[in-house]
Amino acid sequence: MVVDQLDDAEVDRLFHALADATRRDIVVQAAAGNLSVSALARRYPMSVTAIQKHVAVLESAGLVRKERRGRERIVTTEPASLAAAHQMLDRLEAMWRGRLDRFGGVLSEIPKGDQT
Amino acid sequence: MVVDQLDDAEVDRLFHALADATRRDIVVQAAAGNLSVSALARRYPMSVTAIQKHVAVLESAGLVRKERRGRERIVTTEPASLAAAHQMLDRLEAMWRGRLDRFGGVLSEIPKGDQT
DNA sequence: CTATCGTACAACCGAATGGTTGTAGATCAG
DNA sequence: CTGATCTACAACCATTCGGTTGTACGATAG
Repeated sequence: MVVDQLDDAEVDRLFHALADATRRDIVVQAAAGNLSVSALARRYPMSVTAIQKHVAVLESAGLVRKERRGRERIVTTEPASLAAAHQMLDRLEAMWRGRLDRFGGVLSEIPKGDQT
Repeated sequence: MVVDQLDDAEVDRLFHALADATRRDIVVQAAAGNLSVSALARRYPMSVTAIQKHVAVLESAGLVRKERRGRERIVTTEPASLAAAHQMLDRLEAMWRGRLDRFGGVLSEIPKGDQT
């Protein structure tokens, strides 16, 4: 596993980047990787600069990649990054599950398909 | 599935809550559900009030539950909430994967175990 | 009853967020 | 060359964040 040693700051950036509806949507829109920054901007009710900033946040979180094509910058979603997010959740889950195990007893409360 | 219709604001709150190392740690510490707010606060280099606020954020994201026990408030991690986070990531992933499908061609770039 | 502990809440503060406008440099079209 | 387009970046602004201190109140201990 290459994506393994995620430090706190990295995880912070990752979840922070995902904590915004516009950014989550950009991740989806940029999946096919053929949209420029301004092309993206046209899809949202805000300025190009605002989108530039969102893309920058996504980029520094590793969720997206920007490559130049002529005068435009094509934004492409980074496939591995969502996997990394999953991995983080798994890790979190494993940790509190470990806590539970060590304390025992309360295990009956997480029948694996629980809901509230 | 009970946890299904997560609206944007809810997802925002969820990921935002997870985008802080202290809060993520609280989620783990509170797994066994026998720690009060002040007991939690003793584990971090910050004031009780700061922890209260973190717990409030986690609570409004549904990641944690607070129940009164005498004069203390016991903080307990909500098992279903992490599952909800997973579900959100799955949904995101499904969406951009759908985009890819519709565009076709680039599929070879995500061999399912990819890493930058 | 009194003192202490755990919590709640308001007020404040500096830093970061999420948006804007304005300016300027590259690249492309005619 | 000229003009339009795309991007970058600085500056600004209001709001939110993450922390603090201070005050108040209910619950517990002596």
